[in-house]
Amino acid sequence: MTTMKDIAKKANVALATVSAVINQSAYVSPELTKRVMQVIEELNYKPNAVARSLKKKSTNTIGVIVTDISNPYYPTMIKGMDDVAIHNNFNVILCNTSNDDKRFLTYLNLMVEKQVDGLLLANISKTEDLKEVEKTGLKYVLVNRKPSSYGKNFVGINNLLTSELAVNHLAEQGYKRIAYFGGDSEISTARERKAGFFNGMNENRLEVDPELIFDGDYSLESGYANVINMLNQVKELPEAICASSDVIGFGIVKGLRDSGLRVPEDIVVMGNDNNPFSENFIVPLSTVDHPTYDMGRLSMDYLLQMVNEKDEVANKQIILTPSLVVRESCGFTRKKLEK
Amino acid sequence: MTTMKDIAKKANVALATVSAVINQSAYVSPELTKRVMQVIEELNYKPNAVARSLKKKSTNTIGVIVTDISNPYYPTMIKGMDDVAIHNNFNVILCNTSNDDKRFLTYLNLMVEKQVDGLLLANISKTEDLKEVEKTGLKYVLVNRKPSSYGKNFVGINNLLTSELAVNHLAEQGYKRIAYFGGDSEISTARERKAGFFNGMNENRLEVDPELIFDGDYSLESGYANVINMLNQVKELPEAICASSDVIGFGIVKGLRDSGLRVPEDIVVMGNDNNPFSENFIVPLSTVDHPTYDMGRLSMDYLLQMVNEKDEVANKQIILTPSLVVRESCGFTRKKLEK
DNA sequence: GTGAAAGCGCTAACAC
DNA sequence: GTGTTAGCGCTTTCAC
Repeated sequence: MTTMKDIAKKANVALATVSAVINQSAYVSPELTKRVMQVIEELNYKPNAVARSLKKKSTNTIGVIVTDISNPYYPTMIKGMDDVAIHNNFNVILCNTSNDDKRFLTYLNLMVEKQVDGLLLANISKTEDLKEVEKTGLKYVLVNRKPSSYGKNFVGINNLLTSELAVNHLAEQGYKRIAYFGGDSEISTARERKAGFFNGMNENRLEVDPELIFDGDYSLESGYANVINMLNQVKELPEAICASSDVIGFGIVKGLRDSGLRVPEDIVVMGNDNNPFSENFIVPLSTVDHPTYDMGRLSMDYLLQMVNEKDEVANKQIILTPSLVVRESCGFTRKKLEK
Repeated sequence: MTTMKDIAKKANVALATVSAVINQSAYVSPELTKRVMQVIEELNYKPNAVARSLKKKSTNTIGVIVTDISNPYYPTMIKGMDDVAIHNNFNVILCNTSNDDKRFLTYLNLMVEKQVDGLLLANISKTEDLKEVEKTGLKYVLVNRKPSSYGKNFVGINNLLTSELAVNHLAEQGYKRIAYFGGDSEISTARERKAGFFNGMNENRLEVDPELIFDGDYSLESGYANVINMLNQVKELPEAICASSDVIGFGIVKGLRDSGLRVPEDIVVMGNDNNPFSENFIVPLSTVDHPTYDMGRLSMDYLLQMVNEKDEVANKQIILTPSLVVRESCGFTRKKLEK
């Protein structure tokens, strides 16, 4: 392995000179600079970042923790993170917890041992998990999810608004009896979206029938199962269903169709999050778009700022704005045509 | 920051004893072990992996390079990699080239400087790129793609067979006039799948009409555009279309429908790769499944083996087997019902 | 402007 | 079995 020492010897300069050339940390005469650069080139020398990290006490790497990378919500987010990381000469260590608490702790530990400069966490909903993060003493930013009444270092989306947008759109079209199919209430985004649904109904002076509120999780199966539940339990079916995620929406549409109900002709459905696939779903899903790439990009921006500034960066929360996406499942096009 | 020295002092033992306890690299009396462990616990000490790496000349991290993490082919693959990595106490540094050659080189350089123990590369199709990898001197395994006539360290799928399975299935149902919509011929998988199509046609004694062979890239737009091309140029339309990827298949189906043709009633289409969405596509796509999770898992297994064994692990190629997935777009269910 | 030397936190060889 | 010490490759004072 070629080291700085080899370069110094071959270029006939002192070690410190080589370091100065590489880091441009001090003036070195043009001639010497050139000589050193040439030898570096010649020996194909690459500085050893491990040694440098040990000395500088910073690794230029960020740990990113998500629950499930195969959930299409995350890849674009991670892309955003990696894009700004590489642009700042940082690397991303990826940690996929698979929703396993023990594995989460293992990763946290590893991140500490590997001396990452910061953590981007997209999996924190419980105060208990946050405590574990705090224990590490590492700088961090929470992304997308957060424990209730958490007030700092956060980049996410206005989840309240996502549901309100959906309800507003439905209300505008004259739908009154609207059902809500929620996600896992352990997860902050699910709680907020549900609250947003109630807000939206209120704003539009629409009555919420408790019979039409279902809890579940962010899965296709959950949407499907709750449709069956609804069909079995509810006397008067809703005109519309708000899903708390597109994947739940997929399950709803499938469940409805398998039960002989048409979407949007018989029941209308709205998703939430604009899954990249929704556009091409059996019936193109109307939904609310989440700027996940920006979430990734901005959270990494924020974290790197915290890492670079010596003095504390003021705590802040960056809340992005969702936007309505109208396709076919909400019956908008049909209504239009009827007019 | 707490260091081993602090532990040694507080536990009133020698530095080497602490090291021995942590690494279980030498016998330490039970009492001392306990005393040391207690102090470690007390001070919440975590070993500094950077210092250890510098000394041991190994970092327990693997660099993973893919072209585009938001392409659904990769997340499950990466999940497989990460699952076996963490199980072996390794971490994954994720590099997303976004198909940018310059960025690829930047990442390669960074991986060398960060002293990763090995590379998992899912983006290498050109000999030229492979050369850059070889230059680093790092151990590596290619995944999914490889340059032509490359004969070592590879984990992928039998792409020839993917197309053959598709053609066989079509032939069995009596389709004779079959079109092929290929991907970017710069990419090995696209070349192999195309070759597999010709093989399959041959085996089934079916004639290939050169007019029905289209090149493109692995995108929805490519499939869509080529359908329009076909409709404009070809006098006698095909009975069936083989796509070289599901996403191309999506574009084909959309193009056909937008042109007033029904799938599978008028033209039948087969995808290739079993995109997680295909099951829920406008018309559920018949396709060929690729074991991407296993590809990730086995490639990491292989690489770690290479990293751990001091003596060379014999070069080998692990070629996984695809399997047919019959849904609606290939008209199988319809044919069945007619009988 | 350039060179010598200390030390980041750890491992491992060696002496006790 | 336990303790001392050199050194991994680098950065950074501090003399010259």
